[in-house]
Amino acid sequence: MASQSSGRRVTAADIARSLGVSRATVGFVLNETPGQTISPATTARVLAEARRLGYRPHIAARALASGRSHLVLLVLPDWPIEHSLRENIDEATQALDEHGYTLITFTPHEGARSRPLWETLQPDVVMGLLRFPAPLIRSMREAGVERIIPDPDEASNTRYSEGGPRLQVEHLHELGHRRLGFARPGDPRLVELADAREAAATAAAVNLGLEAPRTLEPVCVGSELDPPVQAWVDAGITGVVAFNDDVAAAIIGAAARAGIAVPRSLSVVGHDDTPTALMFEPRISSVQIDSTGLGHYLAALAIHALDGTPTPDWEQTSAVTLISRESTSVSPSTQE
Amino acid sequence: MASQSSGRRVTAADIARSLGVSRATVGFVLNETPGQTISPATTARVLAEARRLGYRPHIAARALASGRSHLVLLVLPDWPIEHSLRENIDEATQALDEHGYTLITFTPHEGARSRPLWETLQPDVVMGLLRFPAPLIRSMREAGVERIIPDPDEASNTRYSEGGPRLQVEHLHELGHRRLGFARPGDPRLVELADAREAAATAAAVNLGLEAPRTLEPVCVGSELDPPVQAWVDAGITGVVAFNDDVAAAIIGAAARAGIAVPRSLSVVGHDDTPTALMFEPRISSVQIDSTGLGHYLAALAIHALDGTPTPDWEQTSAVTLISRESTSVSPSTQE
DNA sequence: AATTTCAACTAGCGCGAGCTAGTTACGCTC
DNA sequence: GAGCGTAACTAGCTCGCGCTAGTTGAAATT
Repeated sequence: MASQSSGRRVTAADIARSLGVSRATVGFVLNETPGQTISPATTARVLAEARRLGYRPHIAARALASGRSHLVLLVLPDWPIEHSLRENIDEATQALDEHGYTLITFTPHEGARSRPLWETLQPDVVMGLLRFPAPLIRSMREAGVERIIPDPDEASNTRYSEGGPRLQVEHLHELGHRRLGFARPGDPRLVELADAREAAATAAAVNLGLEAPRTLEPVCVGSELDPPVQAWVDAGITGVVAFNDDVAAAIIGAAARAGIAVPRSLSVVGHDDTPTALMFEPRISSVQIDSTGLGHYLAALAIHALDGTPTPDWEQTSAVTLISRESTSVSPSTQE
Repeated sequence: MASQSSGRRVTAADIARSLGVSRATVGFVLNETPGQTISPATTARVLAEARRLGYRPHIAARALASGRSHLVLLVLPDWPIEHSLRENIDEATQALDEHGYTLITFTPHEGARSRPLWETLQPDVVMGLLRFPAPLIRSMREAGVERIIPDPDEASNTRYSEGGPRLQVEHLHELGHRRLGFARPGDPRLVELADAREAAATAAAVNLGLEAPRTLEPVCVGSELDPPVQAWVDAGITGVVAFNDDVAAAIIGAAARAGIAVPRSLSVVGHDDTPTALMFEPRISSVQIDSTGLGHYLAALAIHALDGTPTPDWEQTSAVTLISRESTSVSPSTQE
């Protein structure tokens, strides 16, 4: 337990010296190196001495010698998913920690001119939630990153964004809504994800025999989107699939100003189940993502890439749920 | 530009060999080692060859040789400040990058049982926004972290949380409000920060000759806080200093349900100027934090600790601003 | 001309851990 | 009691880089 408060750091050599054994022996014990037979007695002595001296392996030295940094870099898009994402990053962190890897998150912002973290950190794996654009992949490869998830050379299997929109559409459909709108966020950073979600929503609608949802031009938070919402209602749209809870809130606000009652005249479903959804008047129906599952899935993906463990299946490990609140109700046309 | 796509990595020795100079020379050029005189011609050749071969220094080796990891670990509390914080982390990241350091953020969650990142990462500095509790400091020290910010051995100078609440109180005071309430968040993770903000608000109120704001018992998002708000109004409170925009939104929602007009009968000021503030009906007056300034401040603190540069002054480098919107207006008592 | 100075380089150690290629010494067989 | 196998260990190289302690040769000084 004790550790020299201000002296040099304790190395494996210190343990060896203090015990009168060789450095190699210490290394074998501490790493449980396979193929090496160390007597239980020696093993115990080494471990005890390591603890006594407060030994901590020097990660830089380990990385240099072993050639692996034991770092996993999770590249986060700057989505405001925050709330659910945070939790599953935790899960993933822990799962990876148990395998001796450290998960570090990183959000490459457009504005920032600093070097991407994979260049400085030289992680063993770089993971992302969506496929990486080609220039980024090139940058990673040049920086010596050999494992990239999702694998740029394989057909995409990232379907994180499909389940939610489908649930949103199905929810509105069950309530009798037949003409839907899709409300996009104004934030340019979200374009990619919005595209994915809109495509999923459209697919789900068409699948149910509905016409494809009309798209509301990007919503600028705080801007005047009252007229467009009015136009939607005039066009017979009764249900709105919102990109996320914030967009849903914006639509509801606009509706309120335009004198459109929510949910009586217009139902709105959010996505991500953020705290906003609960705090709004009316409370927003939303899609909750199983963060724990996603976290484990992420970790499993990384470990797979590192150890060759079989790739886990996303559908099995995670799920999305629709939480019905007061912002959605039976379609007015059904009410007659 | 070219880099061997699958071979071994390019080392400084490769450059030296390819150029017929010594490894030391290459090192001196690449590090611009002070006290070494390398001819411009050689310097140029080395740099050109480094670029041509696609040389990237091996950070683990560098860390091992130099004894410094060149990592700065920013420990984030799990506040939902997100919005403003994210931006200034960016600023800090960049500022540190320019000094050759990499900023990594980390949120030690209560539930997570994985090792704290300073043990695995062995950063040169660990920074936090508030003072660290003693056990954490011990853990850092044991892990070999020598620089901790804020310095545990010095009197606290972390006043990140003072300016905002003061502005909130002053704003309400200027509008004629004389009896204020302070609305706290329900989230237990925020207790510490809420304490700090409430203390600052109280101090500001007393300083203006007001009585100390009454505290609203922790607000559970989505819970029924209508009665307490009603009680406040009955007690003559006309202005509410909310811990943050979310709490402000909750208060406004409760007021709406209780039939209390905002801002006519009750003014509410938020904090942090999150997107929520803009999206709410009415739009919430809030305190905006100069994130760029805070970011630079954080970076400056770290660089100070590393290089001995003079400690920057927080007041000078950053600022808070009150943004007045529709959730606050002149006190009803003044209107008579 | 002898000495000093200094720009411009180089040889090579050390950082701490991983790990290969040994070296003992002991037990067991024939 | 020689031969063999193997448990239990060790010497020492390696990883890539930082950097000290030189070496060299030419210009400047006395």
